[in-house]
Amino acid sequence: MATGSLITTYDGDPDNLDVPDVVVERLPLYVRVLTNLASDGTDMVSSEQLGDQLHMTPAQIRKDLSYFGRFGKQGRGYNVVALVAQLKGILGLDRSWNACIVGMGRLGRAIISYPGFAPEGFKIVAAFDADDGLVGTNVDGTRVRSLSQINHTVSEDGISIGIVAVPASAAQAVIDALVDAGIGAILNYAPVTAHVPDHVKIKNIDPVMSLQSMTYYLKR
Amino acid sequence: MATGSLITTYDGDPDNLDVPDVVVERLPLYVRVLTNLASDGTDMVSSEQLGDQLHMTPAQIRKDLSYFGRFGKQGRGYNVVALVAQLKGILGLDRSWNACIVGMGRLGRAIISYPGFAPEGFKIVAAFDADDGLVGTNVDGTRVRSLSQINHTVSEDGISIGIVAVPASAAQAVIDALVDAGIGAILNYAPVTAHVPDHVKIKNIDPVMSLQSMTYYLKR
DNA sequence: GTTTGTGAAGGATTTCACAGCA
DNA sequence: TGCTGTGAAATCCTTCACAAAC
Repeated sequence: MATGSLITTYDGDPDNLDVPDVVVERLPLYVRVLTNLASDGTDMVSSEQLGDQLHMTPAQIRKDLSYFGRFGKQGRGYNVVALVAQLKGILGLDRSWNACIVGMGRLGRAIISYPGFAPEGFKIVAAFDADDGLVGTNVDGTRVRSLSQINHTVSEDGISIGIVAVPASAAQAVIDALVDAGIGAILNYAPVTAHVPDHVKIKNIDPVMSLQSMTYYLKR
Repeated sequence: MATGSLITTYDGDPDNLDVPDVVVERLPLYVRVLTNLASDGTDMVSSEQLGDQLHMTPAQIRKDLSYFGRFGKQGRGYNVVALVAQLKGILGLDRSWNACIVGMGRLGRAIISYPGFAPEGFKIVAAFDADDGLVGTNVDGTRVRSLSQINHTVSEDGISIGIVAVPASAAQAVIDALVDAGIGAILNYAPVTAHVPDHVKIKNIDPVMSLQSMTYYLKR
């Protein structure tokens, strides 16, 4: 925790540590299962028990956690409540994040109405669309703004995450606008491989591609 | 192609080949970009051009393709139309697939109404919900059935893919029912790590987890 | 000249296996 | 005894580099 100490626990700055991306991507999984265990009243958990639930080897779980500190007790395992708090801190989930969404078509409306983001600390505080007929209308309590307002709104409202739900043909331009506005992370629902600078994180959600790789194994 | 020949091209049976999963997961990406190139009228493409568009090294693309055959011509690259046809065949995308969806809440309705599946050959031919108030109603032209009908409907309608859009608490039971019914692939939108037998493929879509790993890099 | 296909090298990730501690 | 944390080993994946083909 304390900056300047010998490295034993994580100091909060990703740049100081070189943690593989694959490890970071598994942390939310640990947060989820630990949160469930905590609400069940489970006090301590071993890496083996976690592995059973997550279909992972205990060794991988221990190794992953060891990138950030020593959270367990030999012979006993991990304290569920303490570990979930640590992991949330590491991931930056001990605060809330403002997001905006671009594209208020069918998909965008479904996303903005999805009740699963807010309880996890992600607030969609602004919505944009290119269609002047939509601008000014309200969707689920959020006023739809013109794309030209992205720059102003992102800095004004402290928005660090952009959600892209526009057609493929518009996606790169929208993503460029979000990057220009200073966004740091993008959740992209458009079926494109977008170009972003190194300092911007992007994740793609494409159910069609997920299905398309599973059919490989379905064939007979 | 021809069974019994020396191995030069892919014979259609995944079991005969040991292709890393990561490679299979990239094939739909190639299909997508090649399809775009084809509709632009592009005739030939090199691994370097593909790499530029996909942010991958040309070597990785060539290596990936080499698991399945020799599709390129030295000095010229790949024929766009021919390669996309080959890859679609390998992935089983040269036919259409029947899917069902379980859970007709907000999310399930959005998914069943999503117009992106059908053009890619995925037809949602049945919908299920546990709520008796919903059973018998129509959602986007599909009649909602009771969960007890899963077994019968899956075999009757030749359904090989199940889409799960139920609350976390119901997900494992629904997935068990789909597996029992003989489904081979599951697209799971519920925030759980589900247990499935080895012969069933499952992919999870969880936008919250995607956001939760990106915040790691956002902090300052 | 250009670009593929591919063994070999290099790098990244996972698993092993055990010392050390409760 | 039970379980963590971690170097070392093993495995998996990517990149290199070049002969062969056009």
